[in-house]
Order: sequence, then structure tokens, then C-alpha cells
Amino acid sequence: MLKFDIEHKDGLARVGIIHTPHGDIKTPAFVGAATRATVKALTMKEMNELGSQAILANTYHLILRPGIELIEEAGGLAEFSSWHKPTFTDSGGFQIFSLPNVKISENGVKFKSHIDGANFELTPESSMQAQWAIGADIHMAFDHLAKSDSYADMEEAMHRTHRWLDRCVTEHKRLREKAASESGQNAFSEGLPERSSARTSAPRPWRRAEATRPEEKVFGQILSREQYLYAVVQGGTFNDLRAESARYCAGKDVDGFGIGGVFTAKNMDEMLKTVNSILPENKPRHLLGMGQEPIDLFVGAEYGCDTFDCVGPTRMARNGSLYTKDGRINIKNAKYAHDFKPLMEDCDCECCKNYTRAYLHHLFRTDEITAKVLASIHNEHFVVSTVDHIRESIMDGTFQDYKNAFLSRYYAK
RNA sequence: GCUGGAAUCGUCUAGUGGCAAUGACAAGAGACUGUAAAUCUCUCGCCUUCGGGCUUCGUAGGUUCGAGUCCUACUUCCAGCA
Repeated sequence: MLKFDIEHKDGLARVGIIHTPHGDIKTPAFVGAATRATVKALTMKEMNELGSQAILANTYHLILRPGIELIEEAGGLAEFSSWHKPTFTDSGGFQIFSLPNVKISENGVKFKSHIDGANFELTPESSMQAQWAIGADIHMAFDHLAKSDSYADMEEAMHRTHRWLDRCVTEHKRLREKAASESGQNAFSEGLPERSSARTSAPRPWRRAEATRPEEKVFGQILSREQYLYAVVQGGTFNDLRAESARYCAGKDVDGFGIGGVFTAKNMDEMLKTVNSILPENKPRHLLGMGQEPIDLFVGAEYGCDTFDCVGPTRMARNGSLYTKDGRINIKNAKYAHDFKPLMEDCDCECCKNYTRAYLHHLFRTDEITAKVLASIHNEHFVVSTVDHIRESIMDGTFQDYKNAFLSRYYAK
């Protein structure tokens, strides 16, 4: 069972530590979205330096490229990407919702690679197998988001998610037992194409060459094959469905919970209150996909979510939309051409400590790669450090003050 | 000097008798929440009561119901020959 210590509580909000095989996550925490085993535009060193505690990769994307076997051959997601800290994988369930032309059946989902047209099928079982091969510390159950927000569609998606959850729990348990009995062997590629196992504990040439790099000291962790499963709560915008889903998931033998499909919900606070009042207190909760808007982080933490992930901050960054304490600004706008202030006052990220808005404006206008790097460093640091401050404020009882001050300024307009 | 060729919205460009006029870039702005996103959308001659009105394709004339498109002259530029 995944170890989760709660250090402090305030209503539904809590401060805790998730102990993973790759280290601890002090919660609440923002998890960087590393869909294709990289946080776009950023190196793992930069992610580490901006304070990120964990990343989340996506099973669907890694199946397409580079292929699950390759990640396994590399020794797992952490080894492959050189992120020797906690990792999550999403199940691929979200892609059912976001991709066109997927064929959904009770068994699972069939889709064509958008890269070369190859046919793939993801099922609860194959998603579990793929996630075990990827080797993230925390896996998401393979779930189903509704295509529309009608009650009927939401209800159907929820029930299917529950049926799939049972299959995920069974398969995850089978793989865990197999891993334990065959430790050291390549035990996790069942259902995937045959491939000779190259995964060993022996250092590979490229690792030996890097062994003296200074960041080895920062990253040095032990790769473990212990892996954990979160159930995913669905139910869309309907509190009765959310409650039903939370009750269902709460009864399962899982290590924590993802709360999915939330960005379609207008009533996030009510919904989270409902769900997190039902979910067992002693297991961590991950709010899937939320965090582009700071208010989501405050509301999420206030109502008992422990971790967040979101592609918004880095995507915004690449598109020139950058966080400040006074709201997001579009750095490409003409008015920043002669603005020689830092992007954000009192920000200690590499971008704000060293560069001006005018310089960022110029880099974006000239389409320089560095524009996206610096912007991504800032935006990712902004959300990571905001959640870190939320943690501190819950700890010392000043959460409401911090929330009110932050949000009233950010959304003042 | 002679002989060809060319001049179109900030730039490059399409257009060879019915056009406020093509495309790209630039410019102005917006969107983005478990990433098919370093992506996408809108505006881009002037005015507008959003029906439309007005002025535009080097300059000046001409032919024609109608000219960016045809003719003449001029101006500028390019190429070749002197």
C-alpha cells in the first residue's frame, strides 16, 4: 500500500507526504505534465531547479512513441527520462475523450495511430500492463470520460469506468504479484510484443558516461518496481453521480484516487466537497488535469485534493500567455516591447531573475526557442510555487487569507 | 544611347476586360484545463446607422457600358547590347 502521511488538516484541506519509491511528494503539490516523457521545452534539470516534485506522463503517447518496450528496456520512465523523482502515468483514458475516431466498446478502445495509422487497442488490462512496463510510481485506472455532458452520457461513462476499474484492480494486483515473484526479471510486458529482455541493474554505457555529472547527486535515487494504482472518480457535473462514483471507488483496493473530467464541471467546489467527503481520508487524491487557472488550485486544495497536474501552464507558456500576480498577460502584445521590468516582481525563477518583459517579447516575436524555454520555466514555477505556498498556508492556518489576497489580485482585472 | 522586361495593401506575390483585388510574411488582438497544440481563431485601404458608402493597382491621358488588366506619353527600376 502506498504510504501517505497527513501532517495537518483544516476542514477537507490537508497537508501530507506521499512516500513513493522515487522519493516523497509534499502535498498539496503540482505535478508537471510530461505527456511524452518530457515537460515540453524544459529539461529535467530545469524542472528540478524550479521546484517540481513529480511529473506525469501519458500511456497513450508512450505507446505510440517510442513504444512501451523501449521504456522498459531503458529501465523505466525515470531512468529513460532522467527524472529520478516521483512519477505518475495517466492511463490513456483521457484520449477516449479528446481524440476523434476512437471506437469504444465494453472491452476497451480501438484507435489508429495519428502518426502512421497503425491499429492499437487499449483495454483496462493492457493499460495496466503498459503502465507497469513504463514503471511510473503511481498509475491511473483506465477510465472513460463522457463525450457529452448530458446526464445519460455521464452516467453511462461512470458505470463503464466502474466496470473497468474492477478489471484494472484485478490486473494490477496480478502484475504486482508477478513482479514480486519474478523480481529482477522482465515481468511486466505481458500482452505486449515479444522482446528480449535487456532490463538489468547493470549500468549502461550511456549511464556510466554520465556518472560523474554533478546533477547525479541531485537525482540519485534507487529505481524501484513497486507501483501503485489510483481509481478514477467520474460523474461529470452531477453531484449525485459524483457521490455514487466516489462511494464505488472508495470501496476498492486501490492506493489513491484520481478525480477526472473536472474541467467540464461548473460547480467544482461543490463537486469536490461531495467527492472528498466520501473518499477515505487516508489515501491521496489527484485532481486530474486541473491547474491552468490558479483558482482551481486553491479550490482543489481547500476541498481536499493532494496533487494536481495540468498541461495549461506549459502550453500557455509556449503560446506566450504568462502568469503574473495580476493575471495572465500575453507577452507578444505590442505594449511589452519597451517594458524593461521583470515578467513578475518578486518571482525567483530563472526567467524573472535574469530577463525583462521586453526581452521575452523580442524572443517571442522572433520565434526563438529560448522564448518557450524561459516562459515554460516561469509558468511551471508559478503553479508549482503557488501550490507550495498553499501547502504552507494550510499548515500555519493562513490559507483563507492567502487565497483571498491571491485571487482578488489575480482576477482583479 | 539602343533593345527588351517590370511597376498591385508595410514586404514579397496572384490577377491579362466585370475586383476592394489572391496567397504568404509582417502587424493588431483573442483562445487554450489528465497535450494529435512551439497550436488554433479573428482583424488587417478609409468610413459605416453593418444595408452599404467612398477611394485604390507608378503618373497623366485615351479606348470601352465597364480598365489593375487594352492603347499613348511620361517617370522609375531591371536585363542585354553599345
